[in-house]
Amino acid sequence: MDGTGRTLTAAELADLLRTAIVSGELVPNQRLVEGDLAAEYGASRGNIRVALSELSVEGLVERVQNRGARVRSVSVEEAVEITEVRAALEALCARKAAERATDSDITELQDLATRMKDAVDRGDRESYSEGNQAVHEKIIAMSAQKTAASTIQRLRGQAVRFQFRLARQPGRPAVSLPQHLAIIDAVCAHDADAAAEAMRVHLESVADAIRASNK
Amino acid sequence: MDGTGRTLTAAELADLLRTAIVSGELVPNQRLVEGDLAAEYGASRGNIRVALSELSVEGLVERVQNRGARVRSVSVEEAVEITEVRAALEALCARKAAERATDSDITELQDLATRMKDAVDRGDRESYSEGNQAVHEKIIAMSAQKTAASTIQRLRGQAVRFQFRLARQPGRPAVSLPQHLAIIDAVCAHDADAAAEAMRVHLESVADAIRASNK
DNA sequence: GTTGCCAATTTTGCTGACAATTTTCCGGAT
DNA sequence: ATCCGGAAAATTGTCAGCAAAATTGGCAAC
Repeated sequence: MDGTGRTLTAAELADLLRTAIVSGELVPNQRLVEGDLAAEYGASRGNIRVALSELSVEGLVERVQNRGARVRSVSVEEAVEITEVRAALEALCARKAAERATDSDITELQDLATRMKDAVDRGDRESYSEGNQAVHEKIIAMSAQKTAASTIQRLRGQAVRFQFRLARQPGRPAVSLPQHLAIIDAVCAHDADAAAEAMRVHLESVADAIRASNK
Repeated sequence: MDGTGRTLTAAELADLLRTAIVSGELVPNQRLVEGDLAAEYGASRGNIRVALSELSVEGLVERVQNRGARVRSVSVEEAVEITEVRAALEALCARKAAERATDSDITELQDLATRMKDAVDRGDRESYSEGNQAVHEKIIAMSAQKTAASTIQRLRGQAVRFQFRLARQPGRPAVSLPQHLAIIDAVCAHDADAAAEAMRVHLESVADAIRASNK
């Protein structure tokens, strides 16, 4: 099944399942029967079990005593909460990024800014979405905050479905592009307070959009 | 061993081990040999294994392939990062708490304020420390943000050792009491911005103290 | 005294089988 | 037709044992 010939370890299974859930291959509320997964991935049930335990701690899977596991279904209210937490954390990262930005960081961010502008002009939603994500990742990387970075990543995994839905909304780029440009400007100007506030405003607007679109 | 006669489940073992680590019973870098733990708790090695996996995702335990698990040792730099993340998250909670505070919440917080003032006057460090923690918990509860709450709790578990060390520093209450009173005032006045900022300032000062005390 | 190597021991990673629990399904009574 | 009880099936929870990897200790060579 996996082409390597050898059986999969618990860690590898956790990665595979995480990817399957985040990518939407496994849909919310879908039951995750240990025996079935073991057969599908050609792994032992024991390893499937520990993988599910780990994903449950990560918040991607919900387990009930003696009743098995299922893909956790995140409600709109929870998605809003998650985005608000992300707003607080990424604002922190933006602040640190503004403080620590090197010249090469700045040129890279500005390059991203022009590429995003072009993508919106061309109506290339795919490119814009990639740039969008790249900006967030770059700023998180610049902040060099490992704790914040891993927490944000975990939360993003939980709410990815809503992010995705939002990105496909017409007119959304027109709202978020100037926000992203403001973030980039503040970070490049080493203005920590403005960077944090711009990031917070941006993600709060995402939270509002989630509230509105699924109410 | 546990008095119930029955063997312990994986979930119970995770709780026991978590408590043992957070309470300091198991010290940082201490090796966690699966067989030994199984014997000590009267559990099977398989369940110990699952518990260690979960605690590893929580960040309390460090696992290396084929080399076992040990209690994660949090460096000063990490403790500072963790506290900065807490600052961002608890500031969010303080903001929400200020928006949602009911009359009974307010009287409860003001009661805590007077008790903390009394404790400092009497030099009763124990009472002050309890009140301190109660304020943070109350505000988190008032915010009704489940995502933020669980994230904060997980982070606190990782950095509890440093919090503890700090609380025992002479003169620390004199610094933190006015900060706590400012937080309580802002929340009770329904001033969301001020509450968030007061909380952020408070925990940033904790971060500074950690930086200074262990540099 | 130090270094390098090899066997013995320890410890982890994994699997299959067994026990306990929950769910499903079916026959009968109302 | 509906509801109830109980056996059968499905599924989860647990355990003990085996294989693989790492660590340890001893022994010889330099």
